[in-house]
Amino acid sequence: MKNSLNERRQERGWSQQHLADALGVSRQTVISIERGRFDPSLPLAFRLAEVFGCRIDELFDPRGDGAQSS
Amino acid sequence: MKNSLNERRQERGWSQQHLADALGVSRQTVISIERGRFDPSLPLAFRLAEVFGCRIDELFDPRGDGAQSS
DNA sequence: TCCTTAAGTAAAGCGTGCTTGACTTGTAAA
DNA sequence: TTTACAAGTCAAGCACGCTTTACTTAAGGA
Repeated sequence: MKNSLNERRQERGWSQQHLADALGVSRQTVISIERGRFDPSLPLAFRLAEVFGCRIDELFDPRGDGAQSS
Repeated sequence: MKNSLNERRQERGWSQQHLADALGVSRQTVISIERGRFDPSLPLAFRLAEVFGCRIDELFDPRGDGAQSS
């Protein structure tokens, strides 16, 4: 799923490690989500929204990768 | 994670099967999420919000089950 | 040059999200 | 009573979220 994680993280000048620590997950997890390898769990999505001070639907775009063929 | 699925589904007079079909998942999945056995994936959370015409954070409460000890 | 930090890849392993199928219980209609 | 539907439990199995470890590449400072 497409997201604005990388953008928002860099706006704040945070490293992936810093964000991972703030979220309580590994750096690998941050990388994988940023690069769209997989979607975060719902609890993690809530923590991301909290960390970035926005709503989940502002952070993630469900149509971003979801094969809308027409 | 605590949620208002059951409440909102019954307001609309939908069976679990009807909701499951609308979401494109099995009835088991609806039951398990309603009863808090596990959290939906992020894509499924977005579909739930769409089906119920609200936002994810209106449907789910991240503090609902999250062991805040103090 | 060497060292450090940030970002990335890859792979093995564990817990959980979701599926299918079978079974139970309560309610209501035939 | 029998049939049918809604809601629930349980269990086996597959796919994905997340962890850990190890390695690579590029940029900056000593």
